[in-house]
Amino acid sequence: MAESKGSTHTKRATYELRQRIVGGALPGGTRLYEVALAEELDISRTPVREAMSRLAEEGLLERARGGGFVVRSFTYRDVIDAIELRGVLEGTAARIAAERGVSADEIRKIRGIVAQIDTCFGAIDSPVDFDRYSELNATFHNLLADLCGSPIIQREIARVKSLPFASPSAFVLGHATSAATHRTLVMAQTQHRAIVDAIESREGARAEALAREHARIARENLETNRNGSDSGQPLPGMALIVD
Amino acid sequence: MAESKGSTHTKRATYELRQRIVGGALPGGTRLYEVALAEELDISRTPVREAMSRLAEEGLLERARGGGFVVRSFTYRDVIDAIELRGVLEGTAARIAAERGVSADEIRKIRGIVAQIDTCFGAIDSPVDFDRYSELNATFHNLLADLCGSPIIQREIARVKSLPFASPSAFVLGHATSAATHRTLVMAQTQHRAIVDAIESREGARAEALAREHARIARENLETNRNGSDSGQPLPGMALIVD
DNA sequence: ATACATCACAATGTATACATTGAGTGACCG
DNA sequence: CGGTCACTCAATGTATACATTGTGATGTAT
Repeated sequence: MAESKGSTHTKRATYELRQRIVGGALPGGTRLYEVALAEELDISRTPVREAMSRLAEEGLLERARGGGFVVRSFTYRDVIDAIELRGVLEGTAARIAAERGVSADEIRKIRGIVAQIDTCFGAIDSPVDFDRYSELNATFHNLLADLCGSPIIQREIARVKSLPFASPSAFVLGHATSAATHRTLVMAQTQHRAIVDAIESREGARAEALAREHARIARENLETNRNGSDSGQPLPGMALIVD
Repeated sequence: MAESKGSTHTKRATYELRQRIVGGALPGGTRLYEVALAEELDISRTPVREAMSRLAEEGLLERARGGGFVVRSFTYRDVIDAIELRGVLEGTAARIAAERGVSADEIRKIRGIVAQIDTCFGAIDSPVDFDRYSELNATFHNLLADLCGSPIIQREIARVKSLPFASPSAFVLGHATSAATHRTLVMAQTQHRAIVDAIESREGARAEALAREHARIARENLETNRNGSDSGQPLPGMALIVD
């Protein structure tokens, strides 16, 4: 079932397993058995092993002692820490970008994205284009990571963002009441602009503090979503949390 | 040749490949071919693939487009950034430890390590026990990461430290003149004590700043080692740098 | 009842044959 | 001369048989 996408068996298996893990079909702590999965996906053990290997690199699986893989499980505290970590790393990227300086072209480019985000709000009381916001927001965060010009830093940021619940756009989906969400998005956009300003004027400490604080929006949204059940959709990747 | 250690073929191959990479026998950018390596190590392709997969997780290899693996290469700038990153992450661990608080037992334990490091210096003008210092220093940094109590943060710190040149004890080896080294180690030890003090008195910002600055010792040592050739041994992992 | 030895099976580890792909090479044609 | 087609080969992708190992069940002796 669910032949999903991918040209090689390995890619298909990787995709399929990832879907099952973040979707909650394979809860945290579940041990994955090569033979069972191979039969279920109707392929041999070889591509299954390869897929599990890649997912371990991604951070979704852990190698078990004595061989084999286990679905990694996250506590609520882990999610908080992952968001904090993203803030720290994006803050570092912003600080380094400010300290080392970035080209006018790069500033222009990221300002262009910020301007595009503005258009997602539309007129007062008109509905927000969430999908477009989410996509542009992801682009902003990617460009922010690029600004520091350090592959090492970029790589670690990408790593943290690969955890679905720590992604910068995760919070956009689990929106609660329309009014509260609108306020949040406006605040986020203000921070976007301030971060770029700080980088452009070489204010490293300010850029770092702003980017760090910006990540806390995701944390607040997570806490709101967890307490009151006044939310619309569940946040992405919540199935990974065992707590 | 060189059967090295490990119970399974995969472990042996992983160990052997790692040695060749950090030792410079396989320079950055080198493409690894399964068949060639399998013949050379006198095993089949399967454990070779498995070993390469693990080394990719470790960050020593990159998956190439269209399959296969390439030895990851680092520029001098990358090394600087990796050290900076370690400082940022250890700083975060120290700050979180201070903010959330740690048990008296944990403080006692890490203070014990600091006290042991003192004994490596001996009397004035007596030689420093570098091996012991290096080992205890590594223990201190491990305990520091543990203090924050966050598996997510610990994991990322471990990840950065796995790059040989970014390890907290890397600088101890490439020591230059005895007098300069002695000064450096005394300063480092002062910082060790200050970091623990700050964590104990819940001074998060101070703990973070100290840990961040502490990592810069590695950077200074790297720059000294790079410029003047007055150094004794080469720094570990320098073979990875292509520049 | 507990401790320990033994066995059996299930899971991963390994080797290898075969399939597939993709990059390079050469011939052919416009 | 330039382009494109087909061919070739080498490399990875895949399947599968077999080896090995670690764990739990089963038994017995104390």
